[in-house]
Amino acid sequence: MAIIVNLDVVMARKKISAGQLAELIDITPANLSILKNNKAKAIRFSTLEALCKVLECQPGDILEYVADED
Amino acid sequence: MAIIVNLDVVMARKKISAGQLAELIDITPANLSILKNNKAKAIRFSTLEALCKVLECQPGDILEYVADED
DNA sequence: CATAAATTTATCGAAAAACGATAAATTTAT
DNA sequence: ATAAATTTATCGTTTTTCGATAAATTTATG
Repeated sequence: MAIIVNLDVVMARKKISAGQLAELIDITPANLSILKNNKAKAIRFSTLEALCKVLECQPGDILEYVADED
Repeated sequence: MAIIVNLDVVMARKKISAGQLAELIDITPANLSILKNNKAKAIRFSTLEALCKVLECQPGDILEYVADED
């Protein structure tokens, strides 16, 4: 694991629930959950854009690179 | 347009060419060019990870959200 | 503690897009 | 001018998102 999705942090900052966020960025709660819990293997820029717009943040607030042993 | 790929900036900082970077992250120069020039519509975390590793940077250094009218 | 609400997990199928391979065109160096 | 590097373009394959849906699980709430 190396690219981490930190949506929880940004959501907490904005005080928004997963259900609300899913509705605002127009994806199903199921799919947002996958993204939010690091089960996704890629992300469309359209989705990242919607997240940044709604959460008023930058990609760097959501995505983090964590170096690991190898 | 809203999510911008700022690879040029990071590459300049690291003084690395597109050809070299493509080889290091193991994708074709053609595909790196697409990504680098904002022609891609998504990115795999495996690719973003490789970029961050080689360029010693964070996703936020590469991806930027630019708000526009709408 | 019971029940409702919210979230997560799991399938399935369809649509989208990455990516390799390749070649041609273009741009940039020398 | 010539070579090298980069970009653009196609095509086919593979990967992955994403919707739709339902079940399972977790988290509130009375």
